[in-house]
Amino acid sequence: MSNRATAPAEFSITDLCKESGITTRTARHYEDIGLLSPSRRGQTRVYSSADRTRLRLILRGKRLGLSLEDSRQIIDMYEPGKTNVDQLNSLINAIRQQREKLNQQLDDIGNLLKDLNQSEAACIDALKTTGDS
Amino acid sequence: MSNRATAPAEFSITDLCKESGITTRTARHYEDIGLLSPSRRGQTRVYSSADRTRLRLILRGKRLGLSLEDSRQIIDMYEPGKTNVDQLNSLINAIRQQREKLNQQLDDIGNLLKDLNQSEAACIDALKTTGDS
DNA sequence: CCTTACGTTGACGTTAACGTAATATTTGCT
DNA sequence: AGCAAATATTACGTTAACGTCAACGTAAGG
Repeated sequence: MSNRATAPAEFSITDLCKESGITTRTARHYEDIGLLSPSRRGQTRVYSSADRTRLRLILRGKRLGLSLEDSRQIIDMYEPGKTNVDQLNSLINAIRQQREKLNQQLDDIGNLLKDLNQSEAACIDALKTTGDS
Repeated sequence: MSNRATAPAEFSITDLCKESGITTRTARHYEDIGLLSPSRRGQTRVYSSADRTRLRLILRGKRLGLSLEDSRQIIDMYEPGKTNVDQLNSLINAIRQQREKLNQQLDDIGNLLKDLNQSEAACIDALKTTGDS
């Protein structure tokens, strides 16, 4: 037995989309704007596991309310490649800004969770009160 | 001394917008879609501190990537008022769904922060290496 | 009285992120 | 070979969330 249930190294567009919960239109759209660039076998798109990873990062970004452009920037941060000192510095800056935004989000989520807890408690209370009478 | 530096009970549209970092167009838009409903002095809008609070909730929602409709629903959760048992139950359900989404977001943020830390470290490293040579 | 600042209501424009056909190929069974 | 299913391209449509005028009212100050 070589490898059993290993994630395949290649994906058709429908497979990738099904497992990611997006439509093929969306995958093609991401390609149109340069967020994904699968290779081709003839005309047909062939997605690598790297493409799959990129897509996952994009979707994570969406869950956090980022625009596709924002996600692109963040993903680009992962492979600097640019040896330019200025670029590195501005990249560090961008990273720190993102971190601040995320901390703000953490704060917001904490507060919203508190609010939801209260609302839920109020509901349950109301249910009890309505229950008797 | 009565009350010093107490938040005013009323706001003009520009004041509210300045302190909230939105445009008047946005405030009016929120009114158009029924998210805000300030009282009027003649034609002129007069915002109460309750209106201000609602706006703050909306903006918090935006930071979390919620649509205005999502925010409306969440805000509506805060004042059930509806004594209907079914409504209360579906409300509790909605609350729990929201909580799940938020937990997913917490997870996402944690991962993204980790990624950013790594990227930053890599940048700083690259800067050092570039520094000598 | 004139200007300036702030307020109002339309109403059309714009951007992002896809949806939704329509039509043409290609590919995998049988 | 033949046919259904998958893929491709092209292109117009849609929704949310405002932006951007235009045109006008009103109140304060010089």
